[in-house]
Order: sequence, then C-alpha cells, then structure tokens
Amino acid sequence: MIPSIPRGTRDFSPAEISCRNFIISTVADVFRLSGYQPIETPAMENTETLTGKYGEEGDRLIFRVLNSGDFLKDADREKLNAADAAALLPSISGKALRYDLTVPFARYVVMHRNDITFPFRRYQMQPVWRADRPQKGRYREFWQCDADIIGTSSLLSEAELIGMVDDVFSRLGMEVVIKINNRKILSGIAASLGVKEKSFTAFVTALDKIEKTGYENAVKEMIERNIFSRPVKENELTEFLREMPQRSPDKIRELSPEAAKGVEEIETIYSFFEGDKMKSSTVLRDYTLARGLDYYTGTIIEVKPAAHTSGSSICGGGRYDDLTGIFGVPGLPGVGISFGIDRIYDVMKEMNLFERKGLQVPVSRLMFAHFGEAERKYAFRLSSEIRGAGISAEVYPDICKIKKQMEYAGKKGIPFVAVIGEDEMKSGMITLREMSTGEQCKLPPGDLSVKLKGEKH
RNA sequence: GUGAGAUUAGCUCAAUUGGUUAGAGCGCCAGAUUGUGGUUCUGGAGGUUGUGGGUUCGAUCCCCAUAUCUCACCCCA
Repeated sequence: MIPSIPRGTRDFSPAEISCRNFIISTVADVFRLSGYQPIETPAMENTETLTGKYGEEGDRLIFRVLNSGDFLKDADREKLNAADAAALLPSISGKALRYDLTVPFARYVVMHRNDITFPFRRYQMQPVWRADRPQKGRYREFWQCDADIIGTSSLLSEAELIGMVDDVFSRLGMEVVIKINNRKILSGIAASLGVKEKSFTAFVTALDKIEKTGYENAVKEMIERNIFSRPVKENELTEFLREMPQRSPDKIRELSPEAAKGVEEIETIYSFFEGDKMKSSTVLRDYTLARGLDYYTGTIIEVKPAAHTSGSSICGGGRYDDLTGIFGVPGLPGVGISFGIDRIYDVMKEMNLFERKGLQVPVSRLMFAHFGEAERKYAFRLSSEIRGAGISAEVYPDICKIKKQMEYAGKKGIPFVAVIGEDEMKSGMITLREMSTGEQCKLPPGDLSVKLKGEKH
C-alpha cells in the first residue's frame, strides 16, 4: 500500500522548515518587541464555540471531529433515518478543529478573564484547518500568526499593529501594500445607496470583487442580488463606485455621520505616523476594501505583496467592538492582525527571497569517519567531547568503506570530516578534512573544537 | 459545494493512427580507485503507464467511475 496524506495537507522537509522557521521567528520577534505575550489553545474546540462565528460559508468549512467510540449509540435516530446530515451532526460530533485563532482567543479571554490584566496583548502561532478545496495559496491545514490587543478602543493599537506589519516585512525583505478601511465607512456608503440592512454582507462581498472582476461585474452582482431598498440605476452606481478610490476624506464624510466617524478613525491612525516613513510598506486608504470576517466593526486592514497586488492577501486584520460578547462577556473591544505564513512562504519562495537570507539546513559541523570497531569507539568518545564544546558532531554509524562515509558527508553538506584510522589513534593526531576545499591537516583531538569554532559558519 | 485541465521510472519529460520488448536526461546502486566525497569512464537496477471497471483480436492512447495535483468559482491566510 502506498501511503498518502489528506488533500490540502503537506509534509515539510528540512529545507522548508528552515525557511518557515525563519518567518515564524521573525514574526515572533516583532510581536515580543511590542510586548505581546504568547498563548496556545487546543487544536480542537467544542463545536458550539466555533459554529455561527464565521457566517454560513464558514460553518461549512469547519472540520468536524466524530465522537469517540460508538458514535452512533447516541445518534438522533430520526435524523439518521432521514439522512439529514446537518441535523444529525450535533448528536454524533461535539468537537471541531479550530478555524482561526481569533475566536479561540475570545473564548480564552472569557475563561481566563479574572487572571488577565487588560489591555491584554497576546500573540499566537498555530495551525488552523479549513475544509476548503485546495488551490493556489490555499491549504486545508495552514498556520496563522496572530497578534491581538483586547480591552482598549484606542486607535493607537491600530497604529502599533501597522507598525509591526511594516517591521515584519522589512525584516523579511518584502515590499508590501497595506490597505486600510473602516467598516463604518462601508456601512455609511451602503446606507447612502439605500442597501437593505440585511443585505450589507452581500453588498460588501460584491464591493470586494471590484479589484478582481471590475466595476461592471460588481455592480451587476449587486443589482442581481436585489440588495437595494430603492431603484438604483446601473450606470449611476458604477459611476459612484468608480469615483470612490479618488474621493477625498471630506467627500466621504458627507455621506453620513457614521461614515464621517470611520474617516475620523482612519485619519487618527494616520496621525500617529505623521512624518514617519514606513520601512517596507505603502499604506493606502481604500474605501472599497471590504475583506474581513463578519465580526469586524471598525478598522479593517489587508496586506498584499507590492509585486502581486492582485494576488491573495498575506496578512489581514481588523477591529471588533465586542468579540467576547458572544461568550457572555460584553464590553471588551479589541483589534488584531493575522499573518498567513504559508502564503508569505510561497511569495518569498517565488521571489527568491530566502536565498538572500543565507538560510541553512541544520547539519552536523563535523563528522567522524572511521576504519573499524576500535576507531569507531574512539570517535564516539571524541564526538561527545566536541559536543560539550558546543559543536554539532556525528559519528558515521556503520563500519564501511571510507569512500562511502565521505560521500555521505559530502552529500549531506557536512563541512568537516575527521578521519580516525590506525595511524591517527597511534599518533594521537586526527586527520581533519575541510570538505569545500579538500584541504587536510593533522591536529591533536584537543585542538578540534578551537579549530572548528574559529572557522566561520 | 460547482466547473476545467492533468496524472507514464525517485525527479523532469518522450512514445507516430489503438499495434512487437514503454524510452531519454538527471538521480540511485556497483566497479574503475582495498585510507578520502564533488569531475570522468564502465556497468546495473528501477514501470501492473494513479486506482477500479468497460469497449476491442489488441489500450499509455477511446469510454465510465474514483483518488490526487493544478487552475478558476464560492469564500478566505
């Protein structure tokens, strides 16, 4: 039987891990530098914790975990016989894999609220799962790196997060475009166009397609979906939306008091950066930016590589007034950002950014090659001494031809090989070969660590 | 969940119109070289053509189903 892994999941080999760890540790460094503290939550949550938080589509994409043991024992017979999967689910599955890190965080905050000092800055870097059909930049298991600050409405937090985004991508060596908008502006626009209240989400998703499919298609979708409470002319609507990006903040303010509030918020965030230059990012106001989950209520942020602004986003976030309210603790506003490290990896790979970072796959600095049983034993003792000096070392495990041992070291990229033979043991002088040049020298075992430390890595 | 394309050796790809023993490069293994990797030379192994059915005298090739990958829709990191 040929083994395989579930679709949309991946194995990561040593070279990939090096690159991924570089991204993960870079993000963590930046998070810590602003006082964010790490937490972790379980891969599984109770189903009720997750369902209903991501919209109808989101619910469909949650991986359910079947109850252990005889899961049919407590199954709802009526629903089972009716083959009604959706209705049967609660009686056979009580757990689900987490879909993102924000909702589990809200649950965490509610459960630990008495131990937390607010405002609370936390970061979390863990895999999440979505039962989506895989495609470019989309996996069923992927990592999110989230930083959230909860317990404050201060717009300083947004500025802080944007600064962190800039810092991360500057360290990674990638130019990005950070787009910023505000849900209040979107609802202001919707109100001024006469969008029905219940159609707001439909309006927002259509609006979001402008960049991808153009104004005409977005408008067509809005009209087809019948989202307006009064007659709207197609060409007037197109014209209105087309002017959106160029529209000055003042023009947006005129739309409605709510939109004015949104504009105010964005301008406040900008004011924190006054005169400062971003290191690696261009921050843009985009009044048509609509991305973000349902729970966002204020600022929304989306980050794309400057080289692929039409591609998928590599980072996103926003402000929520009351995320913990759904778990019974109202009045805790917050704002967060999420880095999609799998997509960041893909972009960096494509742009050859890892090569410039000189990342190395961890490999022993020294290998002992040997000619027989006694030599191998001798090498084993030396190897443990050399490790004591902080130098990674391994002994070739089998007794075989020196050629084969050398071949192994060369292929593996081990930079130094110490050859232990009868001569070496007799004279007490080890033969050390530098693999890149082929140069060899003899030295006493005690000098090995000094010699290897002295050489640059 | 909907639609399109792909799948041949470990990898990248060939194979005429449905016709004899499915080939090449790279990689792998062994030897040339019994104390030395990368270069070179010589030899060798490796395939139920993704899987399961069907049509046919005969299928890598045509048909159906299924799995996986890629791309798009939906939605999203």
